[in-house]
Order: sequence, then structure tokens, then C-alpha cells
Amino acid sequence: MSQIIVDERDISKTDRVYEVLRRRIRELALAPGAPLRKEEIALELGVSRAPVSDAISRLAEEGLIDVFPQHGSFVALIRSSDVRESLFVRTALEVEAMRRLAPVANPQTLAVLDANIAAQVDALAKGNLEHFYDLDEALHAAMFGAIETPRALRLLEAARAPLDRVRRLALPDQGRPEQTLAEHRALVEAIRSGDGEYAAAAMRAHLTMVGRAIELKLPEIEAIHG
Amino acid sequence: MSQIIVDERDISKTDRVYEVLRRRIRELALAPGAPLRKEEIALELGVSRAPVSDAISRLAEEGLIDVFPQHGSFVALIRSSDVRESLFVRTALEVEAMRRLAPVANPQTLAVLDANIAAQVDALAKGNLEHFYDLDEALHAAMFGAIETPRALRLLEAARAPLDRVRRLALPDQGRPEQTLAEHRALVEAIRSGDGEYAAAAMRAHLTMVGRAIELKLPEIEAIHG
DNA sequence: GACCTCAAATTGACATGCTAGTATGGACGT
DNA sequence: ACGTCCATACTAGCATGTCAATTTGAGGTC
Repeated sequence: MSQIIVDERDISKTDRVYEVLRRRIRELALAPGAPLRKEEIALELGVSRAPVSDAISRLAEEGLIDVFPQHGSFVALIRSSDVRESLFVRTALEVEAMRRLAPVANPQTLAVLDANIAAQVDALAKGNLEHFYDLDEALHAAMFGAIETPRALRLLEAARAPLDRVRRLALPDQGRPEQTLAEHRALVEAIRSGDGEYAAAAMRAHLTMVGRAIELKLPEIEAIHG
Repeated sequence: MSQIIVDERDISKTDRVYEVLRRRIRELALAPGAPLRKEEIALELGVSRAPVSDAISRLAEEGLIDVFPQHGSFVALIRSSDVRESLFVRTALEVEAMRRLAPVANPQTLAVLDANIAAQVDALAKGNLEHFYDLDEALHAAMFGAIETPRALRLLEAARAPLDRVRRLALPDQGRPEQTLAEHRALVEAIRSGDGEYAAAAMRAHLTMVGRAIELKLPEIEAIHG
């Protein structure tokens, strides 16, 4: 009898290390270019070097860490080409997802999306930008959840990580959360319309604006962290 | 002075094991559901268990291997949901790639694509279906190469692997290589036109046909290997 | 002072031993 | 015959030791 327990508390050490490092890199607690000393990380997290190595190699595949054999592992620099490619992948996945989602979106899905938008309004009213961006990510994730493509969602999350670092660096003087909210509203309405082409266009428009905001900051960011 | 050599002969053992296992799985030399005994694989390839484990965990992330902790690792079954999701990812990436490629395709790129098509004609004339499909993959890879998105290309290759297994199982009685060739011609011509929207539509049409062919075979394949 | 040389230190890749979780098959009771 | 229980034989995950490649910098040469 198959009795494989997947208790959420029973996460492998590799996964724990992976999550910790990933968050630190995304949140810039680990700066681009910073060296990662396995021994030190292992000691800090109370594990051996093995799970740390595994986690690092996974992050290397996502492009968040550069590994130089027999030399060292470093938090990936922010390269314009990488950022643009991430946006390319994100655009490809999300536009296609919208095209598929709109025609089949049911009331439950729309209710989830509406609730998310309401929460975004609330977060913005309170000036809680961190929470606003968490909701942003949750909104996009909810769309993928609705079309049941868990693997594609994982790819999307991987593609978002490099973009997240740029956003965080550009956060202080980017004054477009209101516009972002408006675009999110438009997205949900486009899904509600049931028109896949229209929804895809709305997503493309949204991500085009994201790309424009990124391009504005990219030169100076890359000058420092690339 | 940075002096990191990337000699192609100096491939890590992990990479070698990864490539070997991946090819065997794609070519069905390792059947869906087959158990993978690390010790045995390590012995056969003349390495230790460590690189085998690393390779397996990478293939697990691609969805080609299912790992059951403390039980075993098995070649992933062919599940309809996985196959459809792979086609979804592939469609998303390739349609978007065409949209970007068409407006910027230069003569050199077009020459490469034309040469590939010519080779496809030749392979088909000789009845060499294996080579024809290699060229198919090379054609799509060339398109991604032209827009310089190496990471996206890697995702595409990962997405193709599950589809490859289905194709190989359906190969005996799928009689549409001529139609595939015609679609490939249309793709290249669409790129030559420079119209991104047109090129994207051509790719979507091509992949829709691929999806249709797959759906025809999926029920019986899944009944056996899923 | 600029350049080269080479040994010490650091690192990732890899080998190998150990632990704990899981399926399996046979003994046993019914 | 049939279901239950438990010893056994697996497994992946993890810990730890080893090795070769690479950087670094001290010391020597011009």
C-alpha cells in the first residue's frame, strides 16, 4: 500500500535551505555578487554541506546564482540580458495563460480574483507596498492555479525572481502602483469578459508597461549591480 | 585574473549522467515507470552515487523522473495532464518567440532556417524520420538562438521532452511528416515576412496541429504508460 | 616599480558511509 | 483460504572526507 506522507512540516533540509537562500536573494539581503560560503551557510542553518550544495545548484539553474567550479558560488549579478529574458518568459507564459483562462473562468475563480483586487485596494490605501506586491504575485499565481498548470506556475515563479530584484531596487522612486492596480483591474475584467484574445491583450499591455518601467531603471541598476 | 576554462571535454560527471539518462528516457530506452537504481547506474557509468543523485534531481525538476523519498526514483509515467502542460509551455514560449523574431530576423538567420528546411526535405525524401525530427528540433532551437534567449531555449527543451516520448510512441502510425514540413515552411515564410503577428499565428497553428495529433494518441498511450 | 613564480588557502565536484523511512514477503493466527 | 503483523531488504536524504582546480599574495627578479 502506498502510504507516502507529504506532511507540510516534513520538508527536506534541501528545500528549507533553498527557500531561505531564495528569499534572501530576492529581497537583496544577499546582494548581487556576494559570495556564498557553503560551510558558513550550513553552519548557520544547522545542516551539512550537502543540502546547501543541492539548494545552490537549484538556484543556479534558475539563474539566481552563478557557480564557478573550484572557485566559488556568487549571487548572480543583475544583467540586462537576464532581466529582459525573464520578462520575455514571463510574458510568454502569462499571455498564453490568459488566453486559456478567460474562456473557462468560473465564478469561484472570479471571486478569488475580485477578492485579491479588493485586498490590493486596501493595501494601497494603507500605503503597504510590500503587501501590495505580495498580492500582485498572488493574483498572477491564482490565474495559473485556475488553469491547473502547476509546472508552468513554477516556471513563472522562477522567471519572476530576477524581475523582483529590479523592482526592489527601483522601488523608492517608482510611482506607478496606482497604475499597476488599474491594469490589474483591467486584467480581471478581461477575464470576466470570457474573451481570450482580449484577456491576452490586456496581459500583454500590463507586462509591456512593466517592461517600460524596468527599462527606465535598468541602466543605472546594472551600472551598480551588474 | 579570471581564467575559468570551459573546455567542452571538461564536462562534469553530473552533466554526463544527466545527458545519458535524459536521452534514454526520451528515447524510451528507459520505459515510463521503470525504476532507477542509483548504485547500478553509478557502476555502469563509472561514477559514484553523488553525480547520479544530482542528475536525477535535475530530471525530477523537469518532470521526467518521479522521486519518492525513501522508496525509489522512477521514470515518470506519461500523464495526459503533464503532456498537455508541456504543450502549453511550449506554445507560450514559441509563439512569443516568433512574435519577437519576425521583425528582427536578418538574412543570416533566414539562411540558417532555409538550410534547415532543405535538409528536412532531404531527410523526408530518404525516409529518415529520426533525422527529420532532429532537424525539427534544430529548427525551433535556431529560432530561439536568433533572439538570444538561451535560458528560454533551455526551458523549451525541457518542455519538449515529455512531448517527445509521446511522439515516439505514436511514431509508427502517424502519417503527417509531410504536413509538418509544410507547416515548417509556412513558419519560415512567416518569419521572412517580418510580420510578428503573422509569424505568431503560424506558430500557433503549427502547435495546434501538433496538439491535435497528440490528443488522438493520448488515451491509448496513457492507458499503457500512464 | 612592474612582472613573474609558486605555495598556501579556498572552493566545488565527487566518493562514501550512515540514518531513517518505505514496500515486500513470509510467518502466524483466524 | 485469508487477513494481519513483523523482519528484511531496499531507498533517498544527509553527513563527512577527499581531491583537483583556481585565486591570492608573498617573495624574488629585472
